[in-house]
Amino acid sequence: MKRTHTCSQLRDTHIDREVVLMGWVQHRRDHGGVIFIDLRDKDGITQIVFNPVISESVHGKAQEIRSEYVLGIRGKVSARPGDMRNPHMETGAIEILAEELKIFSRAKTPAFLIEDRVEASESIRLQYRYLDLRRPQLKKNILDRHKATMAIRNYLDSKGFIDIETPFLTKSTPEGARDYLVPSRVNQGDFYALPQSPQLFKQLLMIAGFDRYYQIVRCFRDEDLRADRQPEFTQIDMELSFVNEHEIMEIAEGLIRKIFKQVLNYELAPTFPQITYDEAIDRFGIDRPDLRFGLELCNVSDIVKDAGFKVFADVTKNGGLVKAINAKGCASFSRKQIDELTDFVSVYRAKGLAWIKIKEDQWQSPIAKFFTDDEQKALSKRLDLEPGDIVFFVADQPKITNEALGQLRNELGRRLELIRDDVFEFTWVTEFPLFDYDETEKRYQSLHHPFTAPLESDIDKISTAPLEIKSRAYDLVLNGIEIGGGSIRIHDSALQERVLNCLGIDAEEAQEKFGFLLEALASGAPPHGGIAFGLDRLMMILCKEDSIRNVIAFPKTQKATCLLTGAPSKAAPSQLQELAIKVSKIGE
RNA sequence: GGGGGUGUAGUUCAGUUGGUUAGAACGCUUGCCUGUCACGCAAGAGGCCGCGAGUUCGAGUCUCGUCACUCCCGCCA
Repeated sequence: MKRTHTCSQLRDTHIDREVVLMGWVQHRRDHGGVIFIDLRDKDGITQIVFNPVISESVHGKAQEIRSEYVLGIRGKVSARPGDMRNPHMETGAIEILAEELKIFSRAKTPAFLIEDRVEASESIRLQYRYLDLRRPQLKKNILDRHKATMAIRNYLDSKGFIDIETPFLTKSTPEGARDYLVPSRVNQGDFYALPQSPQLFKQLLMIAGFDRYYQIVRCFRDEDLRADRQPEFTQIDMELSFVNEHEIMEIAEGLIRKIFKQVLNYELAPTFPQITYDEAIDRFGIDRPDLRFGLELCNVSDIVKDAGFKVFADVTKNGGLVKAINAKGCASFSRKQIDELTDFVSVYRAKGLAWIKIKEDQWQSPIAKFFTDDEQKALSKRLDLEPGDIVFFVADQPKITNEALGQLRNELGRRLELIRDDVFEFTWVTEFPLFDYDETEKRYQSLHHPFTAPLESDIDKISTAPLEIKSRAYDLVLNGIEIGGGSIRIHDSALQERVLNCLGIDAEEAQEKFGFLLEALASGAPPHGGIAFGLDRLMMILCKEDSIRNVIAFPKTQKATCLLTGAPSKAAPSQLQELAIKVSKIGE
């Protein structure tokens, strides 16, 4: 018995053809005389008919068939009688009259029905992932992911990129995320780290002269999980020599456009907009703005700095920021809704959420009385206040004000149903700061990573005003989610040493941790830069999923365990002994 | 590390003020049925109410602890 077709191929043009189909039993409908089976494979479903008139013995054998049995069917394609056609099925015009039945495999009753409309709990789905993957939605996501990776490989190959593998067993580097460590048996007491990204290797490949590199590569970060974060995830990683940021962005846009075309048959705009980091923070409070809706933030610090409302005045005088969002037409928000929004911003450490409802003849608000007529007029003008509006204020340190209001903006967008999931709004965010300052550790930190080049005009600020340096980094944001980011790198070992020095890494430590990079940079390094996209996040948006787990075949739980295999698990004593590792519980 | 949500039949859920015999739907089993396609009809099986303490005459229900899954903050590009 050799398969001749898949379960999605047969049409009324195949009538009278003898075919062999193989697949899983989706449904069995036993009418006593005649038995129908929906046979399912990766591509579709075809109805099989067992009729004792065709074969008494095959019909008899078909009575023992149950859901998810794996069958091979030989039979003749037959037109369904006129009103028995099923317009909801691709193959609904025909059916197979079974002449031979082979039961390859019996199946236990599955833990949940293999259908999209039955939503089993996530832990059951993860435990029986191989069943879950049979369901149409998840199956489609995985197939779409394949379409995307094919598009990526074809596109990058056509642009002259070379796919080069880089090591998984590599060296731990400071900065960035916590590493996953792998013990070395041959070098007892030493550990490899799994890569957080192939960052240094791809730079070394540029120095080696492979001027266009790419890899669809797994990366590992031992940090806490989220709906859009897994401990191992996949990057579309690229690096190019002899290019500037504009050329990289152009190629990246072409790549994204190709993916959308191949997976969704969707034409994206020929170019994506760009805004600077400063503008993104100013207008949206966040460095990954969702451009699908308005509700922009508005700085009112200058208007309220002398207001009778002490909170606003004090914050402004102490270097803080007072910003507002005008939620047009939402003056009907109830006390309860406002309380919920206040709780919402408190998560982002905002101490409060001030509000003013604009009525026809007056402002309704606990704080309205603190503003003079001039201040009211100025606010009205700045915020375009009209009767029926409600305006929300956050006053705090700039970081908190921006983040709390930026998140409030997203929340209002969701609540007011301003966000469509069939719209794709991209934006590049450029000119990130090179460093920020870690208050607890009292030192500068790279915002991107330590190999990011500063804007040439800012280089001299390294010794005078590091926080004012802008970098040649760029993120690509889609619908408020960062889907990729990259930068032009430092290709000068002296400048690299200055940057490391600024991060508090002295020459000796730099030599120990990044000596090989500095040495390479001093050995003929071309100007180079690159970008990496989060394939999982990109697929999450393409597939309209809320969780990254739904675009990964075998994802991990929030505690980074695999419910299917039971990983991680205890190592055998003999394994630990070989590695010279002794396990003890903290506190013992 | 912190905050929120969930946990009852194979699955998804309901379960009132703490009250005696814990329900529904789907699935499953058996029987009937020759045109269904989420087939239909009839009968039936199926429960450590996550786990452990406690309060109480009595706990699915209240209290404390604990575990798992999940969302978020911190953390992480």
